[in-house]
Amino acid sequence: MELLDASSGCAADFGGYSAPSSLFDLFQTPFPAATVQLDLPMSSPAAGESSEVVNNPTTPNSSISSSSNEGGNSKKSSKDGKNRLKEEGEDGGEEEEEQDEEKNTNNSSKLKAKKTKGQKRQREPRFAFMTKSEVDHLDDGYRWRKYGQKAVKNSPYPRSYYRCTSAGCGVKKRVERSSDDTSIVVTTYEGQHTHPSPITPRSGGSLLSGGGIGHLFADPAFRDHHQSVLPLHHHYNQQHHHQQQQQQLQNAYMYNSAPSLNITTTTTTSATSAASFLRDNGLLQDMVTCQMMGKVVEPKEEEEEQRF
DNA sequence: CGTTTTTGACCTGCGC
DNA sequence: GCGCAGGTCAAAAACG
Repeated sequence: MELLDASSGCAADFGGYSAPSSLFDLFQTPFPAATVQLDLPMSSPAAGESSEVVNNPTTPNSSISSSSNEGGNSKKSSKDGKNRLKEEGEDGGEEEEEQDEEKNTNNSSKLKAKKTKGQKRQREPRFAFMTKSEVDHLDDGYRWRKYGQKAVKNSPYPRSYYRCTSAGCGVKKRVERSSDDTSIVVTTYEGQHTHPSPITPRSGGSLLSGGGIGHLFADPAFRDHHQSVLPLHHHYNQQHHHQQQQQQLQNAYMYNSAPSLNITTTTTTSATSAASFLRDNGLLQDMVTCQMMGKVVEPKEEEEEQRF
């Protein structure tokens, strides 16, 4: 129950924070102590109501099934006794070194956990939001590298961990599907990008590249919908809806994520277009409705009152 | 061949 | 202290 702490992937509270114009900005803007609210550019009609955030819809519980990690095998052999000494000495080692000394007392030195030991690991501000989508990993314009996946306690769905691939940028992202409503994907960002542009170097011309959700949020039309946020457990009979719009969904994915599709369509790079597209196809409110859940603030002090 | 994903092991924090 | 859950590492595999 710990409120909606980080662990549940969302916590939050939007309330008085003037949010940046897009998610991208969000990540680069230090979060104010308490609340967050959407206040997008261009007149912010949203300012007021956006605060009503459905906090923690992702109530974890119910069905279980740890093992979402299917196939695993045939690997370990070579790494058994592994003492992964990673000499990492090179660049970043400083602070770690000191601490390593301590822990290395027993040489195990899996420096991995490094940098923690002595002090409590300082967590970066986190920000979580939910997206109704069948695709787990939303393309937000940045390039991410998956570095882990874990089965989530009370959910049949695994949680994936991503790290921004830009050098020096330590932003992390966690993606998991709500066990309550499997159509909802909870994405949690941690840290701020150190690089200015979210433009994807590689997928250059792709629709996805410049048109992440950040842009969607910047789009007035999108915001319109966003403001009248749909309750998470909302109206539509989704199944029916899905069937009806199978095709459209596919299209939506193009915008939404699914890098693998690599739709290199260069035509629609503007958020507006993307949003329009979705809108026109009646997908915006169902498929791509994002609900800002707020940011997860660091433990201790803030944590609790943060929520409303 | 460089980059990304997969995945089991390991580490840390926390509750009991 | 122990066990659990979350988070991270890194070798190997997969991919482009």
